[in-house]
Parts: sequence; structure tokens; C-alpha cells
Amino acid sequence: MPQRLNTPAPAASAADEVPCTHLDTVAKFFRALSDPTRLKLLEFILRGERTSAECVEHAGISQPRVSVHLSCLVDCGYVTARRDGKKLRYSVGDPRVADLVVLARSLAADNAAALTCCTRIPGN
Amino acid sequence: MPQRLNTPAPAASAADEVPCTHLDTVAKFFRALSDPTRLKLLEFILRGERTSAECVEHAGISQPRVSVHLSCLVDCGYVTARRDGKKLRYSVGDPRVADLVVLARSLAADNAAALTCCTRIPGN
DNA sequence: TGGAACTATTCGCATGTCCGTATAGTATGG
DNA sequence: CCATACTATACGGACATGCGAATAGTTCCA
Repeated sequence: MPQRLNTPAPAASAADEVPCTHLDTVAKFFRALSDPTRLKLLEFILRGERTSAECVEHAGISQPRVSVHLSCLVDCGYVTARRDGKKLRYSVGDPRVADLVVLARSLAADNAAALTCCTRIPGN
Repeated sequence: MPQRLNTPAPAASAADEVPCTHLDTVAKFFRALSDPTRLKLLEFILRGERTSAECVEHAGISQPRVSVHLSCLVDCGYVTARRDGKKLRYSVGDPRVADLVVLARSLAADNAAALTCCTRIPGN
């Protein structure tokens, strides 16, 4: 099982209705977007279905790194992968993902100055 | 200037209408929520205005660490601080913050199983 | 003004995270 | 089935990040 395709979550049936996910899970979810490379890839895929090769070219880093990042995005539920011939094509199925990014961009834009110039903050 | 209060962003007037914030800025914005401690603090403050002492007790870590985390959340625009006598009180002013957290929780809940059980993902 | 309460900074350390290179594993199509 | 194209894993190094403890700095009120 080299790549998690559209697997409907291994054993989530028992916890489907849980409204309050564990803190660490949500934090990990956010962590996926906290890296500029992954965010760049997600926004790229958000604008249309992409092959791995396109992602590699767009990200500007090595193929193995892109592979890891894409697997990460897939596992976190941001994107899905489907096989098309020899290639894998990545896309964003859930519209909430776009909402999340738009919302974050909106908030970040309003605090861009404070965000960019403050040291002592992670990711500086 | 020990603590950034409700300063309306140092020099953002020229870039207010920019719709597309730099990738690194948005990534840094997400990074603020990628740490379980900060996320815990934010959700705590989201449920009502809190003093630093309350945050320290709730987070269960040292006061200096909480101070840094709160400063981080303030700088990122998630929370605002106001002085009340000797204490600082933290609250969430922007309703979009709650929207963001709710949206993330919703998405994370739907992928909780994949998120929690996958190694090789940051924050594991 | 002075002292107490509150908040922020510095330091050293342990761990986490990203990268490229090299390599291994899979799926497809002939 | 085999060769090729594509994708994923392993490894080691460089840097980032979170922590506690100790300390410095502020703010308020007597």
C-alpha cells in the first residue's frame, strides 16, 4: 500500500459523531498547512487537478520531498489522489478546504504587518 | 513596549487591499495553531475572556512559556490583550477566528483516524 | 516612592522538521 | 513477464522550535 487513495478512513465508524476532536489531532491538521511548501502545493492543487510531476516543478524541490508532502496532505484529508494511467493526479474534493484557506488568507492579510515583522514567533 | 495591545497594525495602510498575502505569511499564521499548547490556549480564550494566570493553570506549563505563546497569538491576530488593573485579559475579538477553528475541527474530525494513525507526518 | 504582583526575556538543552541524495518499491503497457 | 516510468522510503545533516529555570522588566497601589 504505497499510497493512500480514497480510502474512507480505516476505522472511524465508531467515532464519526464525536463533535470534539482531540486537540493534538487538530493541531496536527493545522501543522500540515504550517509549512510554506505544503501550503504552496495545496493552493496549487486547489486551482485544479495536478500530477506529481507538475507539483514537483511548481514546488521547486526534489521529487521525494514532494512525495512526502503530498502524502501528508492526503493523510490529513486536504487532497485526494487518483490513478490515471501511470500517473497519480491530485485534487481537492472537499469544498471546506477552500473555505479554510480563504478564511485564513483573509485573517492573515489583516495582520500581515504584525505577522511578518515579529521575531520570536514560530516560523520566523 | 512589553506587550502588543490593540495596536491596529504598524504600517498596514499601504497593503490593506492586497488580496493575496505572501505564502510565508499565511504559513506562519497557520503555524501559530499547529502547536497543541497554543491551540489549547486559543480555544480556552475563545470560550471567554481569560487572565494570564488562568491560561497558565489551564495550559499546565510554566508562566514564561505561556507568556510567549500568548504573545504569539496576539501577534498573529488571533487574540487581543487589554489591561485590567494589574492583570492582562485576553479575548478573541474577530469572529472569523471562531469560524476558522470550527471549520478546522470539522475537517479534522472527518479525517481523525487517518490523522492520528499515520506516522511520517509532522507533529506525530 | 517603594514594594508586591504580574508579565516578558534569556539561556541551554532535547527533540522535531525539513532538505537532498541514494535507493527501494509498484504499477502500467508492451 | 519484463522493462520502464513513476512514486515512496531511508539516511544523515542543518536548522527550527518547545520546554523549564532563572532573571529582568513593568505596572499598580499603598
